[in-house]
Amino acid sequence: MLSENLRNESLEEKSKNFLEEIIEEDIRTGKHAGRVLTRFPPEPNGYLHIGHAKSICLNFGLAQRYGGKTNLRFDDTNPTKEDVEYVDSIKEDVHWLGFDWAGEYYASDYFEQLYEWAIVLIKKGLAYVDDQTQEEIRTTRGTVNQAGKDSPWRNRSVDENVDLFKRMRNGEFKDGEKVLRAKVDMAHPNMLLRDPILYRIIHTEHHRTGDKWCIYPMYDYAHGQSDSIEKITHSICTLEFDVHRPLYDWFIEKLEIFPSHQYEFARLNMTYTMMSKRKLLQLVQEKVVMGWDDPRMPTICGLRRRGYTPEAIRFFTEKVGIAKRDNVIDLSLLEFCLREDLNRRAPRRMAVLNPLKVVITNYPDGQVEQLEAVNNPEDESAGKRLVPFSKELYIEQEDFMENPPKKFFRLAPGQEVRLRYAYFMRCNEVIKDSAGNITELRCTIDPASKGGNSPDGRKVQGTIHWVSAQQAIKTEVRLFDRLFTKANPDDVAEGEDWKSSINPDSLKVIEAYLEPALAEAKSLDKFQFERMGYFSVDYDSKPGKLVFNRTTTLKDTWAKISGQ
RNA sequence: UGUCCUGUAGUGUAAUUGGCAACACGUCUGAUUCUGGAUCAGAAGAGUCCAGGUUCGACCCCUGGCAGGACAACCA
Repeated sequence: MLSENLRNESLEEKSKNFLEEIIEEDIRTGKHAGRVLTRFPPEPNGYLHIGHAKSICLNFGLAQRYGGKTNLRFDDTNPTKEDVEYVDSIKEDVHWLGFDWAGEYYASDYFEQLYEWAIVLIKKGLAYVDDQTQEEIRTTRGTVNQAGKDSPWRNRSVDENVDLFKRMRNGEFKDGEKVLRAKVDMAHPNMLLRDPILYRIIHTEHHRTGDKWCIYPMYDYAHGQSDSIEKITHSICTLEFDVHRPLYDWFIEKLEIFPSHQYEFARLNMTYTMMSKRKLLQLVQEKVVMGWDDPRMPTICGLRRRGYTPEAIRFFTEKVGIAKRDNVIDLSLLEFCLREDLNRRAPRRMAVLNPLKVVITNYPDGQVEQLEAVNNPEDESAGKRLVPFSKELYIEQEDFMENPPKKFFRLAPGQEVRLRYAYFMRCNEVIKDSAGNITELRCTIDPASKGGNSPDGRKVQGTIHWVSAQQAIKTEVRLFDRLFTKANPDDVAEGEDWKSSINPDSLKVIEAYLEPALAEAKSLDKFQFERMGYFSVDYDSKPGKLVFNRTTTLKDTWAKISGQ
């Protein structure tokens, strides 16, 4: 269940972003009869990441808010890069985020229509077959400050162009031998309008159309027309497509088809995070990470495995807002959103990550008590559980200091702390090995303080968590740190690769001791290990051999005070 | 030596369309607490990229600069 706070936040009367303003204006003026239809158009050539989540929540969210619908459309116009593996993962991730699409479409569904429209353009004298090589086309395009040159094939007759284009489709030419280009203006200040390529020849099997086609439309020629075919009212994309809009409009105008309109917003960037699909692919291929769903990856599946919830991610995309200026969001905002959600819903458990043995000298050998512990102080309905207590415990190494500084509220020689939900405990003796390392603590408890409160009303400064050594279950715990050492991973010294900012210590695997209630945890179950953070069960878990991922730590005021 | 987009606390996003800048994260206090968590109360922090102009009044409109970003794949 979504926590109250998150729910209120999303329903709260909030100021509108520029897209909401536009849509409300369109509805007000009766454009498209008030209809709102958006689309999320991924290319199935990689896994979705948190940046896509922003776009997904935007597109689906806008439609929901204004009584519209959203299509899922795969932009599958390049068979050399795309694969069904990716379409499956994309569908799974969009669903997991909590959205259902109205129609599931593929640009490849429209290949025949697109082809016919190309013929229309040719017949209007607005497209031609070019025999130049890739190299020639590139050099004659000019530069941003310099006009391009017309192709020698630019003025072929309509009949010749139609014939050649049909033969391109029929497979009479090799890859790269010919292309179909729009005839716009080789001197246009916008490079994209310098006779853009519409079709290229690729003799490669397509994951959906098989070997039916050997010519494939380019993005600019396919995308807007696909929007138009679906009668998309608001085609929302990221800023870098802004320069494409004149071309988007050009096709719609020349073809005289449904006038979809494109709007651009600024993509999401985050500190210590790499958002480039290409580079993420590299991390996977070079085995820097375990895969696309490595919990350190910013992919949706990575975040899911890490222990993030769809609610937290949606809340985050609300908080980052929508605008047109470049932005870099603090990773701390994502973590805030996560904690906000998990704090309300994650059951509490006790787990010791870094064990220090404690022997309670005034506790009977072999005795085991079951003590009652609250499952979630934020949610009474979560109930209570029993935790075993005995003579030998483990506590966190960091919770004991032989020579504590002034503000250290935890255990120290002669000091008393509360063992959460158990007893007040005093440390009497520190046992060390020959090298001087602390190996064991001898302590006594106050039997009258059972349950955690002393009848004489005396206070203790600190409460620490613990686990009974005998009943504890030993599990693997994976501690993650940010994947990159630099806030901007691309900001590296001259001649250095972005990979030089990869954090070599982003994964630390340890063995931890958990209270027995955790034995039944299942994949993706989420818990707060008291005072240590939020943890989620990894897919690698096997019966009797659990693996936990640390999703994130708790806010740690002590670390700040002590200067860690 | 081009075209387009964008400049508001450290980071994001607002400002009822011209009425002396708000919210969130972060930071810092204090209260409270059987999690140094959560919660509660409070504080510091920008005068809106710069310079002119219009106006009683400009973050908002105009002019000119400056800065950042995008565009020269048969990628999307």
